[in-house]
Amino acid sequence: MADTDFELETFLPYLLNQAAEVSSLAFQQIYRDRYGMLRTEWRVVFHLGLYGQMTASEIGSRARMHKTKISRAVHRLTERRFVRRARDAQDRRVEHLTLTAAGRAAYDDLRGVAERYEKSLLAELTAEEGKTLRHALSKLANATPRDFT
Amino acid sequence: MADTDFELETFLPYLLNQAAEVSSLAFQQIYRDRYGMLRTEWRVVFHLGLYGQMTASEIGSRARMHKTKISRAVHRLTERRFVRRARDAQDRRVEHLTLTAAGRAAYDDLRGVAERYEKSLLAELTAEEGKTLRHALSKLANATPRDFT
DNA sequence: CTGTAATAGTTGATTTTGTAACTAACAACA
DNA sequence: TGTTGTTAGTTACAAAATCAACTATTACAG
Repeated sequence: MADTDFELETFLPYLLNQAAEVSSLAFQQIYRDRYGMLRTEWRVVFHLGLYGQMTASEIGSRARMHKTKISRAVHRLTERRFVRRARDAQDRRVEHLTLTAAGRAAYDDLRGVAERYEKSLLAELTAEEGKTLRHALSKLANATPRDFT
Repeated sequence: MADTDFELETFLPYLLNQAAEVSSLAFQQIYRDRYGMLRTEWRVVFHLGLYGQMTASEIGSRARMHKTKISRAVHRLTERRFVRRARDAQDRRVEHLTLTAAGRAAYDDLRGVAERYEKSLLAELTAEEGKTLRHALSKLANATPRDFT
């Protein structure tokens, strides 16, 4: 019954999802256990940690996250005092988000974890593979979806 | 404020998730629109199409999907007459799952789409990159998570 | 046999996500 | 001005995923 020349295990979207899931798991465990964060929340924190003050929409367009996800993440993060919001004086629709001291501490911690974790992932691959992998992934992630039907 | 030597865009788990998400989207659209399937359901159909008769647990361990997900997917798939279930005669706990004619027709159709879609994804990359990408992804997907703390 | 553990699969409660509709503030142009 | 359109962000409701508890059946040890 097995078909020829097509294997689920090598089907790229499937494989990508499997690899993404596996490689997120161990790290997810850590920001969940240590700071009770969800993936969306962690992403917001990382954006603020890396790029400093940002608005929700800026994070959204950079991370390709829907604004409702961000809205909820920011809500929970301010509740837990990881993030501070400040209305813009000129344009009172926009809010500037920054990390609190606690937020920065969490970010610093998690960023260290992330670096070590990434090293351990890359240890599964040769240097060449790691480099090509990154390059190919970023091509795929930024590709304009074209018609294939 | 920008930190050195660490960029979110190159952080492997992040990049993997971005690429996986982007590369699932266009395909997802199709099995949704044509057959009203969810990702879990599509995966069950593909397993049955590729490997023939399987039980829910077999699918679960192969696809690394939780049994409740599969249970619900199978429920909906039988409801819609894509999948047929048959109790095992020896061990009446297990159910053998197979595609119905409609299920097979959907599978055949979607498999063709999947092949064309994959080609269009790989067209973004060089042949060498595609090969290395697959290899690296499958290493990562099957890696035993080791301690990195 | 009988009691205990293990396995296949289901169900229910809770959490999280997704979609759409909404409010508030600003912009721009008649 | 005022009317229309746009942008930032929130909220409400529906869809889906997760986790734990459950039933039914088989295995197996005493």
